[in-house]
Amino acid sequence: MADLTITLPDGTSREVPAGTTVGGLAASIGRGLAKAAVIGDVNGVERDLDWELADGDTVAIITAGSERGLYTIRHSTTHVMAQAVLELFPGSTFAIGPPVENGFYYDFELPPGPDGKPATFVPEDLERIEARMREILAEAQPFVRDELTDAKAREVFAGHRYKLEIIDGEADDPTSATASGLVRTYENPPAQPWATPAFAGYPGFVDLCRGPHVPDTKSFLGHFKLMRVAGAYWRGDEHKPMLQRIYGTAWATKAELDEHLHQLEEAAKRDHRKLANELDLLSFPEELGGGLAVWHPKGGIVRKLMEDYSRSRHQAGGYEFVYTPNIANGKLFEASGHLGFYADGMYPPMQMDNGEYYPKPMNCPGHNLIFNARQRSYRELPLRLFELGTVYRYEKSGTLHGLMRIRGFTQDDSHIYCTPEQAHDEIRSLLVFVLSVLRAFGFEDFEASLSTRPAKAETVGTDEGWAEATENLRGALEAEGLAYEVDEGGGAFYGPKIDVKVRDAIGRSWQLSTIQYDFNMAERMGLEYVGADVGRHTQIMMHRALFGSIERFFGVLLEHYAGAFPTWMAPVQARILPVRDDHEPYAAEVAVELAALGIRTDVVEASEKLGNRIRKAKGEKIPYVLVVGDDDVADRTVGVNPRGGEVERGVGLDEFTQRVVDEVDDQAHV
RNA sequence: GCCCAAGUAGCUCAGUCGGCAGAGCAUCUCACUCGUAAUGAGAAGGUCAAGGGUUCGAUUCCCUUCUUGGGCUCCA
Repeated sequence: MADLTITLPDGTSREVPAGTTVGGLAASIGRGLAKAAVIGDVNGVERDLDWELADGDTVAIITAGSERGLYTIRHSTTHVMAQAVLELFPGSTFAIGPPVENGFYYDFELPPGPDGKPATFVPEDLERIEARMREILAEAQPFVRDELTDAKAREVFAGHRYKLEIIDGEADDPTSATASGLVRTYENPPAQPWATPAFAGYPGFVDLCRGPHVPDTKSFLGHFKLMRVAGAYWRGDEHKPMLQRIYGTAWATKAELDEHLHQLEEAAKRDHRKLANELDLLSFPEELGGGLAVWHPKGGIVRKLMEDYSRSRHQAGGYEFVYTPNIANGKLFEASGHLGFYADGMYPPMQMDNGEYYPKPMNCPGHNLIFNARQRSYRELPLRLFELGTVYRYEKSGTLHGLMRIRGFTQDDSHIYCTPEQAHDEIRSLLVFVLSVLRAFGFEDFEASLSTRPAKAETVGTDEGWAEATENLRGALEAEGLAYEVDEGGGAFYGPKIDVKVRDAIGRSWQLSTIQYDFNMAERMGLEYVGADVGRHTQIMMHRALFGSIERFFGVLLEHYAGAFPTWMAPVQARILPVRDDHEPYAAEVAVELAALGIRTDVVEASEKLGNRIRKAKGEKIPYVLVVGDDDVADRTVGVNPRGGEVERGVGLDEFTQRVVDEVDDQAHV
């Protein structure tokens, strides 16, 4: 038989005998590669290792260590999970089960329980399922690929309504193939036929699936853990049935699995809700109602510092400070359009003499009233109105999440009104401003998204307006050299936008700042200015928030710093500990001196052992612990125990205060 | 809003197969006066989330509500 000529990723060719598979090719290249090979990329399509190559194919071997290899491992693991569930829960069925970041899931529907509704998993079921999965792995069941006609597939999956929908092409499953009258399946033949067969003509598990998969359940699988059970709507549609989703995590090696589980623990340790409680920053009292927080003194001082910094930057940046009330007549929100679009997300109205009053869900209508308070001239533009504006939104109860999703919050909100000619420069300087402020809070790693026009019929504004706005936003991103992705059609109906995301200390990404065009509001609320030509013109209006919400930004900072705020933001910057109680007068003197320089200080008297007082101060993540004893009283010094540093004895008091003052100046004015 | 789970002292958590509620830390008092990550003793602290039901008796079992957590949907 003629040899095949195969092209490898490095451009070289290789001659292999006819009938060579992807796996065989890997073996011919090297034993190490053969061992690590999970699947192959053949002419741009992922294939199983037993896929037979054809002359002229271009082939890349995909190994367990690669992203695509890992996704294959996760994808195969979720098949094993589905097999375990369908076997352990006779009468259950399943929907889709793709690999996802860090793992996989599969959606199931269990047979009806006593109440006639589909039963649900209990957490203990996960242990049973996982145990059965390990047995399946030990059986080394092959993944057997097959192509069935639609008609045959309908017979096999007759008892599985969601699979039938997929066969009918009514649903899109990225992991299923429904091309041209044939569907691909993968079977895992079990060691023992199932007591209750779930698929006509099969002793065990088979699934609709495009593949590819690992060769068998013993290869590459095993470094997984089932994480949780959750509800999820079929096809993500809240009007469709709710299925039971099981999430798992899976990795190529045990070390990677352990590392992932360790990272989850680390993230849990810096959970802002936990830290806010431990550090006495704020709380969510039940009496207050869901999604509402009260700020304690220590959280309050941090928030005030954030606000002060924001205000000073905005003042320097040419913003004008305005204030608008927290409730407004519903007519205003009818004019702005919010009642029409977002009434469900607004708190219900209060009946008053002359109408219904709503807590404001947005600051823009109020700012527009200020713009409209008198006739505006082009000479006033750009006009930048800024407010730390508290808004109330009736978030659905299930969506509340600490400070990250809350019902009452304060936006660092600004609305910028400018002429079309000014927009280009305005956006560029705005983006520079945004990044500069975020850097001051310790973020270095940014990425952005540019959201463009949704389906035209659903939007307002002109083609030219959208095109020019989008180009202005894109130009600013490129001028700043900021990495961005384009979210095609992801804009709001009223305009395109830039969102800025930051990466935190443990690599998580948070969407914070936003810059949005608004083609809607100017028209709805009749905003216009008088130009140099004495004509009336519609100006560009932009919304922009930097922190987004102060509450959420605070939560992100808290997790970013794991509660150890930099010195300039720390609620207590220096704690003074007298060694004995006869050192307390000197400790008080030091405290007065520090306070005079604006250093936030407290003293803990010597009623406990020094070691314990230090331990507590460290637990509170205070930047500087100052110990003062006999030597210090005599020499007017302090013993400095800095957070994360070495203890220094006999530091001159003036030297220490200067150090802290300099540090704060540096950090707060990046 | 939907699915699942949870709610016991200020915090972290035991516990009661239905019979007077427990620890550690924190708080307060007393003693100790101590140089860099836990000194000792004592006291006080609870409508066991709230309401209803079953029961001789409910923190425990059942129902409803509230709050929280994990997801789904949503996020101007």
